[in-house]
Amino acid sequence: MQDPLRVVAAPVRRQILRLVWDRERSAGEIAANFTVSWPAVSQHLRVLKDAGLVDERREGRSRIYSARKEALGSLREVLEDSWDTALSRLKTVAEAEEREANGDS
Amino acid sequence: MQDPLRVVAAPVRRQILRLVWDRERSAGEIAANFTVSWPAVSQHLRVLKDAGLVDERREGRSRIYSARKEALGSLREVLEDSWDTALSRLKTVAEAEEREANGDS
DNA sequence: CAAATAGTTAAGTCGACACTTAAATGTCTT
DNA sequence: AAGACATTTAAGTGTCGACTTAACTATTTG
Repeated sequence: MQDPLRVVAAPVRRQILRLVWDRERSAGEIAANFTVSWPAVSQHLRVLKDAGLVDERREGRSRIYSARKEALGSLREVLEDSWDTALSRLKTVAEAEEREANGDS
Repeated sequence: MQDPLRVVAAPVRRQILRLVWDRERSAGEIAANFTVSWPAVSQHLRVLKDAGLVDERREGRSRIYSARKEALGSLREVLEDSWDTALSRLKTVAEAEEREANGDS
């Protein structure tokens, strides 16, 4: 499991990323959000870490995870690079800027 | 198989989408690009069609496929909506622009 | 050091999915 | 209508990944 797109394809892992997006959380805190067992969550965390999508930090007997936002950002690029030509990518960025400039939600 | 992110996670399917991105192509024309068998490609095409990522059109005895770019565009949103808040999305875009302005590779 | 806490690693099971070959479907040509 | 052509559907197999329970490691506390 290396391909970031495949890593992120698993719903449980997407949910984990959502959980650690805003603030870092311990493994236990993360696992508490799932019905699957702790080891299952631990395994997903490892996959995410190996893919460089989360950071792990040890604090006492806890391990604290946080999202590597840059990596997730580059994932967006992977998607776009797959299909989007340079031209249409530019177009997309321009549209995004326009929307934001207009204060569109 | 319904989740668009999972559909797109398969490398063969990503390659198919690349092939039909610029111009529509027949199933045979698509299959010619792969070492896997025709039926395998046909099955991938069905998954892509069911997920709404490609359009199918029949012309004589051929079936012609094309990318549904809007659907792929919304896929990008799926990614962003999963994690990015409106605020951090702005931030990420700003950083990307900055990098580009600096000519960083 | 012993016990408790936090989490991971190990070992094994099960189902999904990508693939294969073979048979079927639909369309065009003669 | 018969045959060729383009592609799909059917049926079956092997592999991989997500899950489970059990055992292990590391850190803190009494």
